[in-house]
Amino acid sequence: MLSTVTGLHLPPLNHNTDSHSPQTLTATHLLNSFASPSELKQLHAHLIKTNSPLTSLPPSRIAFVCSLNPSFSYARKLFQHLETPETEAWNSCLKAFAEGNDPIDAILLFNQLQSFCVSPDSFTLSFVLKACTRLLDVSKGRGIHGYVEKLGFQSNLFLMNMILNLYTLCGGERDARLVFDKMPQRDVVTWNIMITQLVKRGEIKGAYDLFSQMPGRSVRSWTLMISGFVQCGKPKEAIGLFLEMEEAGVRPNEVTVVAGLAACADLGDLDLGRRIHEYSNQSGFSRNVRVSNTLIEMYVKCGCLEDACKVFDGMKERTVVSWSAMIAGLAMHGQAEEALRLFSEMIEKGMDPNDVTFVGLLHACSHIGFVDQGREFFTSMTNDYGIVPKIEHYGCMVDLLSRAGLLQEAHEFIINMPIKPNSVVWGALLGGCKVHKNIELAEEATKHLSELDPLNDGYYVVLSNIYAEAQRWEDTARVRKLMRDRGVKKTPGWSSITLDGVVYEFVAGDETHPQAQEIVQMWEKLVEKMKLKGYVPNTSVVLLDIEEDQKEKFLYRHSEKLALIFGLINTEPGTPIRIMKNLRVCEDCHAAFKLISAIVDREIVVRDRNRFHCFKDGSCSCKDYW
DNA sequence: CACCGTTGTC
Repeated sequence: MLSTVTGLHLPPLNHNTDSHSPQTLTATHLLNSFASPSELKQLHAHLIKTNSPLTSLPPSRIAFVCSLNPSFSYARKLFQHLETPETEAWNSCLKAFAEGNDPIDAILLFNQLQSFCVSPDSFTLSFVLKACTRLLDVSKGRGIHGYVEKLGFQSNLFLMNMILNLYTLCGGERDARLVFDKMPQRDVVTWNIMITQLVKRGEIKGAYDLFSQMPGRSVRSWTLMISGFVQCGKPKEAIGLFLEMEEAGVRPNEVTVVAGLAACADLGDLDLGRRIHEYSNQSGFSRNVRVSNTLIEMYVKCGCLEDACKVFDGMKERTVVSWSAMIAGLAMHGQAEEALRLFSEMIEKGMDPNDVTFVGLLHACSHIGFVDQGREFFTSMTNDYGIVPKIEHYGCMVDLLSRAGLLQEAHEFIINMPIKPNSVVWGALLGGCKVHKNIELAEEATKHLSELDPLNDGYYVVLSNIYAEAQRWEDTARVRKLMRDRGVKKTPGWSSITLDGVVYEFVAGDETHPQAQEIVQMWEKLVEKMKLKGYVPNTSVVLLDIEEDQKEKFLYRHSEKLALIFGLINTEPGTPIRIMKNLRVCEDCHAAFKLISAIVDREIVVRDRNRFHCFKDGSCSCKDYW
């Protein structure tokens, strides 16, 4: 191939040859084939004779042919016949290369220009810098940087911003800082580049400091900061900023909307999510695939599976992300069959699944106990789709096996993993040990967890609860002491419910609430009816070594129960209730909610830290497998 | 003729 000789690759020719005059056709044919020096001479003559049809040809094509010619100066002669100045003609070639599939060509062409003393202007340099950035070639970039300064362009904001951006992407932090500090002027783009860098490094505080002190903010600045907060797990701050941006009269664009919706999804803020949806419809953003994908995610995580389906069904164009999001959403809501059906439909439509699609599918299987089906997906994903399982897939498999009670198999699966198991993997085994009461394997899992994730309180809590359930109080105490010694604190459980846009949070045993009295009275009335329907308080979940009647009192003050009763008191009969909990829902509350849903004839949707439980007519969407 | 921002899992 020619390209191997010259290092230049042929960019696609977007020219409709059919619609051209015979003369131009000749030229195009010539350009399409290998052009020897003599052919180029013919072309040259042709161009002169017909008076510049060259302008109608893509300059990158010309540059390509010219670069094949050992006498490069010939290209210059060609360009001298164009009406546009020579540098400008080269710039359009460089631009085409820099934005094409092989940005390296822009650099190679630029090198040739230099040796032939074609004088570069600021645009020339911008295209070369663009190529360096796309190639992440910081050493070439440094050379261009020097050149930019030599030519006296150091106060050209476009160029300096591009150099700064290149350094933030692949240079040292120091290089970027040096350029930033030395810049004679800065504009909003300069600041945005610096903020982007800090966000990527996870230095959200530093990013926000810059955001606060920058002179003028564009929509992009706001968007950057909002998505920065989302990325580092601070959806409250993201939403706060989103509202502040609206106050400031800045109109969100598609990207802002995506970031805002992601925050709503994480926080379960359905009200704002719906408002952003409405705004997206009005602004025509809903046609954007990414916006729709994030809308699906938002509705799924806010417990509105039907709304998510509506968005999905209404999409004109879907990507693998759309399908994966919907499959994962169905999985999260315990609709495994529907998730598998959607997968088949996806395959029928010729859409290729990716690794994330399979995480969703395995998730669906583990949440309903489709062990064999899950195993099949796990092998099929590699055999049929060539996807190498990642740690997430192993995590799902261990979860699938452990939940189903196949603890030995799960353990062997971990031991035989080709990659190092992480804390999620061992944590899944530990979770299964809790459900199926296997102390020995729980201890084995804990051994690994205290090395892999020693500061995560969840694992200590599960182990100590396993001991407590087995009445091994000394071991329980030992684990609690270990936690104290290591300075690990148990995350307090809370549940929240949103009414008229106000979030009400409850913690277990909360009696300071203004409606505490009413809540207790309502609960007592309910519990009587529940007991008639066979409710027996499951005091075994109260893992304290105390008297039975005391245990009942603790049980009745669980945060999710308080939130539910508060919701029942303060909403119209028949309206669905949505509750969020930061930890997993407790077993007794689960049993209670099923009965309550029938007694008060309400749909109760609970978002747990893992999944959704939708209680209706006395049963739960999880079919009690969780 | 140019620079900066976005989605899906555990």
